[in-house]
Amino acid sequence: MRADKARNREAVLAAVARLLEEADDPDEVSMDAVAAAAGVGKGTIFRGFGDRRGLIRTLYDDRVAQSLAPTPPTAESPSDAAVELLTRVWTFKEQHRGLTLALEREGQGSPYQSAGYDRLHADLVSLITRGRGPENAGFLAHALLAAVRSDLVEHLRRQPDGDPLAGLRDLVRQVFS
Amino acid sequence: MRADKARNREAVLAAVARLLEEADDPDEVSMDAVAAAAGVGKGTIFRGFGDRRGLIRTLYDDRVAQSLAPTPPTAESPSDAAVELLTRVWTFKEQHRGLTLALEREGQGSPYQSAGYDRLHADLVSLITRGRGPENAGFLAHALLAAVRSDLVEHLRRQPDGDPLAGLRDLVRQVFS
DNA sequence: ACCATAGCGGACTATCGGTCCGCTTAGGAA
DNA sequence: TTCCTAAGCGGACCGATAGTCCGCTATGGT
Repeated sequence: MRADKARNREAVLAAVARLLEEADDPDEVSMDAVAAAAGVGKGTIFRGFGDRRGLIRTLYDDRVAQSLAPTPPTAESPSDAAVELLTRVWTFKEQHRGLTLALEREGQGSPYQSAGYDRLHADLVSLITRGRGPENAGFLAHALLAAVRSDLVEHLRRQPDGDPLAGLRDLVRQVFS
Repeated sequence: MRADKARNREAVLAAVARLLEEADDPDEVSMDAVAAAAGVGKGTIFRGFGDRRGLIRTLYDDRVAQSLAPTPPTAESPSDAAVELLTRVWTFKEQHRGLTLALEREGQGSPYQSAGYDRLHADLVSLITRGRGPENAGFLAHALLAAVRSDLVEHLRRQPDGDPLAGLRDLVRQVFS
């Protein structure tokens, strides 16, 4: 890869990350604004990332690799493992609110076709099956993941209502009981 | 109100309802398409409903008044009342998938500032408080409502995974237990 | 029958995501 | 160091969309 290409790639990712976190709403961040902030032409972005979804997914994968990759499997009960998994997702979305809001709004507005979702869902189904049996495991996994959707995280950040992580633990333990 | 205004209002509401249910994705339904289908000019729509959100909210309120208004309160336990409430919401969103998908995608993508949401949340908080106490009631109510979000309803309609209403009953009973 | 005006509607604007192609420059070869 | 080729750049451009505006129409009270 040519040096200027790599340099521009990093500049674009840094620019979009900053703009997403600064904006109230991800839709306010236009591709033109990203190009201007990165100091590159708009064509460079679309050539390097395909389209808006590709740019956001690339940044997301990047941040996931940084924050979520080191998973020391502290062996526990399925219930505790689910609590830990969902807590990790929640805090990740708190730390990357703009990015995760944008990600869940792409894919024609539904987060259910992102590659990461299927993986999380499958893991949760496995934990639920081991913890309480297979009845309704698919739906319950969806429901638990719905409780950590980024716009709910954002909503509770703006108008707090108790301790969400405590509520999340409570929810998971009830489901597994 | 002049007769032509009332006539156009009904034509627009009928057109947008039809187009939303026919479309795979609510974003495919443009305001131009609604105007053409209703046989009116685009200005007529924006004068009568303000903007896209206003049009969708008006249609939603209309349908809610038709389908959800007659609430015969079959007095039961808080848990059963919550099951009934959420089941009613689920089936409403199944019956009006295009409309509810569109509604939850307006409001800058978050359903949490719709007037109807606060009402449902308050009702659920009350039921949860009576059924299991006030701890985490706010969060748990949000989580239960997240389990009936329209894009999850739609996702499970497209790729079924067990009986969602059975799963929903299961979830609510666990939360209340 | 008349006419003031509520209401109409489509041309217009602003802005967006995405495309395209002539120009620039990186970086291996000689 | 020089040269040359193609990888890469970037901004003018396009099509679509939500929303605006204003000259015209037709409603319904007088």
